[in-house]
Amino acid sequence: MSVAEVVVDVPTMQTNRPFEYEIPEQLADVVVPGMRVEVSFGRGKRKIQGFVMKIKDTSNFSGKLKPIDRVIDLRPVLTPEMLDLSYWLADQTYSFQISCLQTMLPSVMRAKYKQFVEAVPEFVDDAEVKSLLGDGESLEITSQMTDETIQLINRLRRQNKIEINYVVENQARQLKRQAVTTNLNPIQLREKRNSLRSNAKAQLKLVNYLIDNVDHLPIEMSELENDQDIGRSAIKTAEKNGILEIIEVTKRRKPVGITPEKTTKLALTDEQQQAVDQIVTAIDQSNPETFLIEGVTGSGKTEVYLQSIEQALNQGRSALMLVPEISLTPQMVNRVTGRFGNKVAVLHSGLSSGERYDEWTRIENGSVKVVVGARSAVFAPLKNIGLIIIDEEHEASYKQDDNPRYHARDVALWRAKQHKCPVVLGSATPSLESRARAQKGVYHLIYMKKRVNDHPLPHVQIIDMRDAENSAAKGDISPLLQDNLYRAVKRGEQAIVLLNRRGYSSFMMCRECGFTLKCPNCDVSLTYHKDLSKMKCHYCGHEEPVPTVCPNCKSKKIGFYGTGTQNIERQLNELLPQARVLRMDVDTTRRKGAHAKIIKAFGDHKADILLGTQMIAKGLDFPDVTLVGVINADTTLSISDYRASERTFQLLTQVSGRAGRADKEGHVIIQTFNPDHYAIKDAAVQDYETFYKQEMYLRHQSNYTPYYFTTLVSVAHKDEGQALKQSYWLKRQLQAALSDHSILLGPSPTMISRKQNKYYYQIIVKYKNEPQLHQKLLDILNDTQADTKKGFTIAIDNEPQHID
DNA sequence: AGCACGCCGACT
DNA sequence: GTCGGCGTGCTC
Repeated sequence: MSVAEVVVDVPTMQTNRPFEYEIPEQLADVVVPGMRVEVSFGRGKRKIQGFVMKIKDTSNFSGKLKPIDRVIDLRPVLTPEMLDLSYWLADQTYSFQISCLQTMLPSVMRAKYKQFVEAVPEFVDDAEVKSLLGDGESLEITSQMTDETIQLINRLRRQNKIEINYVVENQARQLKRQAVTTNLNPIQLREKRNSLRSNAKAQLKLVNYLIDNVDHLPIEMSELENDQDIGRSAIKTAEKNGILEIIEVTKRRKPVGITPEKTTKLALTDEQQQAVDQIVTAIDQSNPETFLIEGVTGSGKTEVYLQSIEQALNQGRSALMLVPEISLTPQMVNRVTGRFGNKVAVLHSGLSSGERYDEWTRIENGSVKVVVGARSAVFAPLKNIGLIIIDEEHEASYKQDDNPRYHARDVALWRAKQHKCPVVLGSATPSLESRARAQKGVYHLIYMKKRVNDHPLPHVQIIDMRDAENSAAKGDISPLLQDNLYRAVKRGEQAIVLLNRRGYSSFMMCRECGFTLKCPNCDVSLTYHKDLSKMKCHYCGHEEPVPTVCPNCKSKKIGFYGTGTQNIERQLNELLPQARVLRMDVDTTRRKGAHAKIIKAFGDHKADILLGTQMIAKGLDFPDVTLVGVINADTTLSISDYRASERTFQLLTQVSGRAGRADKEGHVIIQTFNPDHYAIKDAAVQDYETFYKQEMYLRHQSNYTPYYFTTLVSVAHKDEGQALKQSYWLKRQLQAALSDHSILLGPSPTMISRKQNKYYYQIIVKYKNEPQLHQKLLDILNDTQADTKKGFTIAIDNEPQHID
């Protein structure tokens, strides 16, 4: 007898382990680890999806095993490597194994469950059953059903008059299209053409087209119909006459916005060559070493990546390159696809779930050797990886902020060990963690200090916004920035204006009584959305109309406060009416492809000023940009996160790198209320090392990363008292398990203490060496699993990226 | 999660 | 009595 260990799709603590199922005779040779299967689970007839983890000959289960009902895949969708990885990932992130397995796959491979009500044969004519089902044989249970209907279903079921059937749906489908092809060779086609009747014009056109495109068969029907204006009936006739055949083809859903032009290798500088040499040596020696490239903006890191990838490919191996989502611009993608052509798969958020599935299939079946993508691309099913690259290594988006809370860097390092390949981390502003590891020799540090072609660094000016002349100006744009913008536009050059994301929201405040309009569910201000003319909550989506009088004191002096991109856009339009301003923010880039469109328009010089938030700071390269203005450099400094300085430094260094890339000298103007802050001063001169030393000193003083590990434990409950009580219990539990070298902070309410009507409290654990902490946290999760039904949510975030 | 079982109070 | 509500424990 064959037995399969199956992890079932029930994300709870109690079911977070394999269940054994019997492999029926007829599936004996079919079921393999890594496959998805359908099994019944529980007392009822419930059917769910599960992943086969192991196959064995005997069972340790005392009861009777249920059989596997059906296989969902014909071939395994997860390799043994991925199955292994799921154990490690679940353990590291304190998540359910099923959640880990599912995040490794495209979302369409997640099962959809449906329930149908059907009458038990003896009760088909029962009045109530009839009233429920109407004329139909079965009725789908949906979430929109009224409470009365649900109650009726429950009662009828108790009376055994109806039963509920479960259906597991696999959403993953390849796109099928009808296409025509022919068995005839061109000579035979010409013969056919000659024997056509003279009035058969459509046939003639069709046969001619086939002759001309004989190398491009099969041709999709839709192409013939839409582009060539050859009707369906003509095609059918041709089929009848044995000229062609109609077949079904699987089509690759076309990813948008990719127009690769062939690009070639660039000549390397000495620094670049040395970097490539070191990486290539590691590839050749199958050495799972980690490199950290600390390279100033414009030092040509991408070229180093590309030439290293090429070497991996030459060795017959594949390569994985991770970039932050916002850097996945057409510019960057074209550079890679231009070099490696159709061997590349690009996974970005603009893909529809179907397109994503198609790309996944291409990787899985080995037709792709290079994968470029954001965080989740780290799970790309590549075989024989020769190199993994993580560009902009410091980016917080590499950490997923809901379960499983994994860091792509950690997953990459794990996979590199399996594949015996090097990992390259690259950044102009490495995270302190990585830079410190390089210091200790855990990573191999490579400096790239020179800009390609010796482009000079931009001239950076810091503007003190506390100065009278600046605060006297009515708006948010200082006279100096205004003047420079004016001159740049006049010279026919371009400028980028950056607005720091935090604090950009336009919220409503009454100037009479100080009242601010807040979300009734969450503790945050509502922000104004011009497009909808409504006030909206960024956390729960609650919206309400814009008030005209203050709800508190009835004064009419309620108005907008704060600086939004729309607001700055208005100010720019007033100050520089002749300049064309393009705005890029969450509102203007919501539509698919809108992001790329704006970048292209700016690149084509269809606008003079590009105004936006964080998203314009990264990886864009516009040769005509000579001026970068930062409206509010310090709003990230004021937030209560120990990474605030690091984030500010990174952002300012990145934007400053945008100016003066071509032969024109760049100019950067940074407006700030903290002109003496080291993060701002060091960023102005692009001096990472000085910043690193200063920041390390402060982290040391305050016992933070990288001197300490941090783990964040949070509790949420509808009732604030309950949440607080539970968090104190948690703290006592932790205290008992920790040595006195560790530091416990909290419980404290999160910055936004109420989200979606739940109160949040958090405890921060800072530690250097606590071998039992990991197990303790797992135990806590186990002990509190019963409480989740009482409305408690406990989340554990190992090495959190933000503490809010 | 979804289901059964068991216990409890409140009604045709 | 028995219907329906809710807490508890189990699912190969």
